Amino acid sequence: MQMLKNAMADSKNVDQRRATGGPLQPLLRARPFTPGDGNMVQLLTDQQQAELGTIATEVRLRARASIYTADSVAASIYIVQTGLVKVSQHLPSGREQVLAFLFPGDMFGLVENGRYLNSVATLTQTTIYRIPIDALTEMFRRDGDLELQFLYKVTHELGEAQRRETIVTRRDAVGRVVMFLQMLERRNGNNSACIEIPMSRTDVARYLGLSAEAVSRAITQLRRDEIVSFPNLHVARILNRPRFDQIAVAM
Amino acid sequence: MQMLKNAMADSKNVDQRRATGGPLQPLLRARPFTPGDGNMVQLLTDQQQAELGTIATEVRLRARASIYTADSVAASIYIVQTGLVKVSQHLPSGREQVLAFLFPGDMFGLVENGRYLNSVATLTQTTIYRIPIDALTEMFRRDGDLELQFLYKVTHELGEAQRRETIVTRRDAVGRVVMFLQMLERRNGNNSACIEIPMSRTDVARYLGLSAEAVSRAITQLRRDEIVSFPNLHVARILNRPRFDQIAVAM
DNA sequence: CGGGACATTGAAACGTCTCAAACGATGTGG
DNA sequence: CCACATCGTTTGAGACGTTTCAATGTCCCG
Repeated sequence: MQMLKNAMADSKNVDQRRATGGPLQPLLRARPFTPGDGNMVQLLTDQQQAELGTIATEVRLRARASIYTADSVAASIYIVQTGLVKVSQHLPSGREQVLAFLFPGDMFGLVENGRYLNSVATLTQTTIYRIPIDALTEMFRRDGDLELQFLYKVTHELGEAQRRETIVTRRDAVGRVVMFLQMLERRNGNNSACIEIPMSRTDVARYLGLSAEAVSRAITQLRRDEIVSFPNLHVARILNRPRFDQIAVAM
Repeated sequence: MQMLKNAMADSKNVDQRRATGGPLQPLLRARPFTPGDGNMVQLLTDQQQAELGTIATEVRLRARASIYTADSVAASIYIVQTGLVKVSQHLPSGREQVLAFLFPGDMFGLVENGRYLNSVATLTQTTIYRIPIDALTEMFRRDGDLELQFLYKVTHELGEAQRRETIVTRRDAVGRVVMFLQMLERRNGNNSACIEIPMSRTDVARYLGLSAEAVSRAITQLRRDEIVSFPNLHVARILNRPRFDQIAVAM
């Protein structure tokens, strides 16, 4: 109990908090190793969600609130219910490196030696489930199937991390931005050629390992070449799909 | 059985293969979430190693042999017993991106939708354990504790992937090489100031996201500044530890 | 001992980073 | 409700560092 308070020490940003009691509403998007039915994500069974509900706490946070910082004592892992959060690392120089943007159904709380490896903060108003690690570990002991779902999830995260590495390894800013847009498109709805960009340009830059100026110039170039239009700061529309895909693949 | 043959289709490089029957010799280096006793890695219990031994196959491979390639049908995961292997991704341009170097005790075989996400090949003569995924999954169902060890392992891999991302995000070649040497030092023995570099310069470059020339120039500079000496291609000796650490941290 | 792959070194070109300034959006207090 | 301060975005010009291309030197294996 004390550790829980410790973990949330740096967030006076909590608007509300209550035990769920009931089953977890949507999620934990996990993908089994075996093919299964195409790209469908396998959700937890109702029973498993009910199980998790008994130990999970629902937390509502406002935008730009810190959930935890690196090196703080870890007592819980988290699942995003609604909203958008970013996982980042603060380098000695003061630079911030964004490692991931997390959407509903995504999990976070990477721990090593009892401490969090990176910092997590909300970008929009967000609701998360907090699950104590010790209670979860205990639950794993009883329900190997639930544990397997988490293993799938972490494995998928590892694949995502590698995908980001591939993006960041590119040297040209335009290529990185295109691959980033492609990633957002896959993540969100793939309906129409409209892509929502819920985060700021600065955060995109910190994710792509570029300066904010480089991201801005890349976007300008995509607009000039009439490959992508940007109706406003948070929407992209692909005008020339062939050339768009061609840039993404050319690496 | 057929899938197994499939998974090894591209390696006519197998020198030998036999069912272990007995317990797995060393390993699977896993680290629990909770602190435990310092940095000690928690190994599998004798019983768990014996369990794995019943489904694992020992495979001996010569240097520069392909274990599997990306997109091939996945039936097994692997654990390195002895030797050194690299995990990589072949980009459309023909470039190779090295995602990880794996040492004894490390696990590989990242799968999505029933297919491997990347390619794995040996660098030196290597012995690996091959473990069929379906048999392993079945074993997880019976032994939640074993499954937990794997969850720890994958989680740790995720942390490693993030660490690499941090390295690659640096723009200066010298900084990347220094952080790479630091990583090798932590991995292998930390005795004396001697660091073994078991892989080629080319592979180091592909891991760091640099050209081979840039790596060479960075090493030359470290040598000129008398921060690190390189007695031969595969050994580094740190001469000026303060400046070495200073470069590593300065980001 | 020879051949081939790997590693080093040099010079020019390319692209991002940095610094600087103007513009636009946002949210708070008067 | 508006004004204003602040932050984020865009655009420009120069400097820096890696990439590329080319040639030489070195190591390792057959």
